[in-house]
Amino acid sequence: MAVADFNQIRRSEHLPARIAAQIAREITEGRISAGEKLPTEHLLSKTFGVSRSVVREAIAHLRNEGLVETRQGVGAFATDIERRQSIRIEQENLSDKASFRSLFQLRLPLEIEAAGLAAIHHTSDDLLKLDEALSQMTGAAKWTDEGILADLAFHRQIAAATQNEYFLLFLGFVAERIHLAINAARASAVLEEIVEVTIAEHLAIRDAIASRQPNQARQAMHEHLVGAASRIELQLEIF
Amino acid sequence: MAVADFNQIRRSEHLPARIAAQIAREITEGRISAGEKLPTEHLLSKTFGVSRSVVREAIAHLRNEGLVETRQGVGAFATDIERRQSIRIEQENLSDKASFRSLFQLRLPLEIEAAGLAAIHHTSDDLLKLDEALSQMTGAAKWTDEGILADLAFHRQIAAATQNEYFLLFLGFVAERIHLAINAARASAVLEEIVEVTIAEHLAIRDAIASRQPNQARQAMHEHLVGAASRIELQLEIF
DNA sequence: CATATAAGGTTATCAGACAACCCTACAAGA
DNA sequence: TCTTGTAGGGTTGTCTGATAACCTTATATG
Repeated sequence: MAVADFNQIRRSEHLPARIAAQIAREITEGRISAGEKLPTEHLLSKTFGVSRSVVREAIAHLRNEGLVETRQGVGAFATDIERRQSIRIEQENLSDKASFRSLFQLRLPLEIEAAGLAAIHHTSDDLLKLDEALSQMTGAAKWTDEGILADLAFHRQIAAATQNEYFLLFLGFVAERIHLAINAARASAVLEEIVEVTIAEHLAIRDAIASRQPNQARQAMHEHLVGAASRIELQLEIF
Repeated sequence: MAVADFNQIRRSEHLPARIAAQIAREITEGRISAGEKLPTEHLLSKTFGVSRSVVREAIAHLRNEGLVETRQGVGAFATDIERRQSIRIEQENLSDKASFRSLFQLRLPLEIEAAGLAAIHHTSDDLLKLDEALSQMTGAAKWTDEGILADLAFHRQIAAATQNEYFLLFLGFVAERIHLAINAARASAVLEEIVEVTIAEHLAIRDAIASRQPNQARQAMHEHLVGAASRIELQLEIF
């Protein structure tokens, strides 16, 4: 018998995570329904054959995820579906090109819609900050870190100008992700020309928003993103 | 001395959460920078004046949030910003009408884009499941729970048909949220007419997707969502 | 020079205890 | 009867101390 069973070997990292996953399955697959009480920590530790510490850590995990609630002296309860609090977007393999492209494709309609909404709802303060970011972009002669940060700030400010918290939250996350990836990819091809084009596109967006013309803002944002995608050789589906 | 100091009393719920918040602040405000090693659990427990269990639970919390990574036998390290894994959408006050409206406004461009992408990328299997959901909607004579679930499944399947994991993930969350809220609101006005209109709209979307006409699918989805919004008396900005 | 081996530090897990808290039931007094 | 006090048992929260698993570094060992 030459070859050992390698699968069996791994101590299967992080015991609490496995326990948590198991309990989570019990809940999401309905064997423990909403509002129902989980077994006590003592019992769980006995049935899983681990110590109470591990069970506690697992339950703490589930509590963070919003799947259970605990009340001292009472017990742990599966949360009602209506009260689940969070969504997670794991980001592990964005280096993977297909996944990156998927995220960019998701960003497209969001940014466009945000530009339109920003044109409607922006305040004078929003516009001020928008211009600030723009001037920092033009100020950074070359495409330094500062320029990229300003670019990011510009898009973030548009999201803020929608006065819609969800746009800000989600676009903030997506945009940062994408910018970081672009940043790495672009380091090789730092061309003055690209910078000028990018700035011009941003300016067009800014003007459309400032003059409160939503459709024009959407159009400008659309062109900008399509241009940005092509600049990093990304093939998107465009409508 | 008649009045006691009530503020002092509260044992200030969940010790680990407070510790976690404190450490998180150390990281996000840069006093512990990316990649740097945190103090050992033993040291932390001594400096905070709590037991190691509490510190461990706090660190576990941070690990779940993606702020730190731990390596057995080595220590805990603050994560590089680029590798933060998750975004959270807290959902507490969606009963609040403005907030609900904001979420619906975010959903609009996503669903429309998803319909377009689904028209391009859907597989025969996707179409099958789409039809299945549709038949369940028409089957449910009145607007029962079953009908609502089928409605939800229909939209979910469109998101899946984009072959874009992010659309599925995000639309799944948003749509479920919104459906639940609508469900509650609509209970009073269960009209046959509404059901028929809704089904007709869904059918239009389905046909456009099936015939692989993205723009038509987008148009149909657009009309459906506008209709749905008006049916629950929601004022959206439409372009 | 390459490989073992040992030592020390750190996290992971365990075990058992006590504290804080909740719920229920029952007793005592009005 | 109603309210209030009290006791008891059960559960989570926290503490303490110990052991196992693991990593890093230094020190032999051939």
